[in-house]
Amino acid sequence: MLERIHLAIVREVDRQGSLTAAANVLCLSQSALSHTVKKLEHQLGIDIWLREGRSLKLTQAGEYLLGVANRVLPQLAYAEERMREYAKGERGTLRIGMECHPCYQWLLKVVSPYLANWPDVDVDVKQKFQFGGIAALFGYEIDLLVTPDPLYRPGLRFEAVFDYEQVLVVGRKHPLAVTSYVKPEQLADEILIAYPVAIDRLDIYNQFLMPAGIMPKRHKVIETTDIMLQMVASGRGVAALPRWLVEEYARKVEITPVRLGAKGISKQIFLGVREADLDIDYLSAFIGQARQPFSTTDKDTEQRS
Amino acid sequence: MLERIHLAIVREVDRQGSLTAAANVLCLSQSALSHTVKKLEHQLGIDIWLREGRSLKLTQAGEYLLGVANRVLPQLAYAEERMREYAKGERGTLRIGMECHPCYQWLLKVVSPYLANWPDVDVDVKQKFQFGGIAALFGYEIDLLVTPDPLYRPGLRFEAVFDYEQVLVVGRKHPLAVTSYVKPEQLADEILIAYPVAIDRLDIYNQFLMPAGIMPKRHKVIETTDIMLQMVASGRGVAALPRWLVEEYARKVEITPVRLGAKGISKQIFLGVREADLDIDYLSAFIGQARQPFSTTDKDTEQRS
DNA sequence: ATAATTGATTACTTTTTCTCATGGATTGCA
DNA sequence: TGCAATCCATGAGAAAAAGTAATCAATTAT
Repeated sequence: MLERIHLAIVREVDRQGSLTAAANVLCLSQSALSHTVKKLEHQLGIDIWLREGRSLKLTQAGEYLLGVANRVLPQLAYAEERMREYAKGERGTLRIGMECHPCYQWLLKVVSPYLANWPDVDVDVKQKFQFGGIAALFGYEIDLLVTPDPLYRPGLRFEAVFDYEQVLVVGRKHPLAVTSYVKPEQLADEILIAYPVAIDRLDIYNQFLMPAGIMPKRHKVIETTDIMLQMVASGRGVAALPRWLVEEYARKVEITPVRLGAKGISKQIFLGVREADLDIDYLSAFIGQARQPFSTTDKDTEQRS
Repeated sequence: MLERIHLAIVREVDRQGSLTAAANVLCLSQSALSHTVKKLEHQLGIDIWLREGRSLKLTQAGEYLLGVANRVLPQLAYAEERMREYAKGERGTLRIGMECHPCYQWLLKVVSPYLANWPDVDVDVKQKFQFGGIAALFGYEIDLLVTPDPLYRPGLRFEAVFDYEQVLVVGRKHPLAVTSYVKPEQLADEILIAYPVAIDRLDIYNQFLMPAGIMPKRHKVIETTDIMLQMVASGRGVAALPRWLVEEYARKVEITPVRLGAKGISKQIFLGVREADLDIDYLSAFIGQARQPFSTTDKDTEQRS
């Protein structure tokens, strides 16, 4: 039988590079590991490592086991963590995953009052998912998914918690800054600055430019909002961001929001959770808190649509 | 520590409804389960079941553990299944290394029927090796080497799987197109197009031009076969390729093969494997499949020598 | 009532796991 | 090149863990 210790050994030998070093980390003798490994290989009927000289190298089967270890061991570790919390009557860790950049800005505003109300709850924010946020939610990598794209699946529950308008940001001296709204054609000669994500996931493309068959003169990728907006302010290009975010930055940077199309692009942020988790009080409390327009000390922010 | 058996117990007690019944399914005595459960609850510091009369009811922590069990146990079971497949040689990744361009063309023909026969085997093709293909084979970077240059070493086994003739390719209107074979001197005024590899590894040089002390007017390097042959077709140069490959392309492109020298240059493709791997059946199956002239839907291809 | 079933407990046995000591092999360094 | 250090494998025995049998007390079904 494949036991936890076997996975731990595979992972640790890989991390440490040798059986001896792994043994120390695992608080076992080198001999114990050697015996255990031998026995496991015998039971499975296949080698996990190739013995090359005095070092070990994973076989294909070993590589696979390493993958299993890296997936399963964290689940067990988290389960134990959770059990400890149950035992102490404590609250747990709320692991929040995010799939969009504006989500992050929004989250920052929701998290701080939440942390004040739930001092015993830790919040972890993750942003990278190998197989997407939904998979991470199903795989118990995260407990809460913040996303603009809800995907209704059995076992999951999504709820819209925030409406906002996606607008074009231009420098204050930009010709478009004075127009009441912008048409797709008007972007044909612009440099469009965006976050590094697939183009078909950017609203300004799939809801605005693409339907009109227009492409900007150039597409430029920038990681951070601050730099992005400084580029916009200096007239190096335009970008698309949530209106509330733009208005907040507009105090510090020379930028102006402009509506995208006559009707504007309206967006929502959704929270996704596993149905089974809905009775975890600190989790449902987060959703409840997120549902209300966030209380803020920023007057500007209240102008959002 | 939370072990596999603990999760199995939680799941089985839930399924069977009682400790005693679960014990039977798990091939353990009721006493053993009772002990194990007691110990686990003590270690975790929290009850997993509420004892109500003579029956058990999951606590909140227990419910959570049950969820973990239902998620994690199947992963382990699947991993074991996979390991069994690895052990039986039914599954694996066949990492194929290649050292020549014609090898690649040939490989394409062998791989597709193989993949159909071995749906659980992945094929990886690598073409760059820091210390050469043989070293990659020894170093377990690859499992199979496709090469025109066998190198017999202890621990390795090479086998010729394919004979072909290396010919000159010229455009159909080229003066040489009508000759029955070409002499080295006749290439002295030609532009010779070749893949980007060291000149001394090109057969047309080391078996044909160099022995005669002749060099072409110019040596031109091109990456891809398609472009290379279009250049040849348009009269911009000549190239050296396997006859079967030329004949296949001759349907689409205006090119003709011409024998190199009166006797022609005959070549072989070899497969190299580690002797220790010969009993891996999906690997030996590949060699077996490669050994036979590839079955093809291309009639042209059967004309190869 | 009473017979049957369930989980808990104790004492004991068996199995598994771990360590120690040691050896052979490889590698790095003087 | 030769020596020291390091690595993994192995056998024997100690320590720990997990298992069983027998029995008890409590609950449930008839």
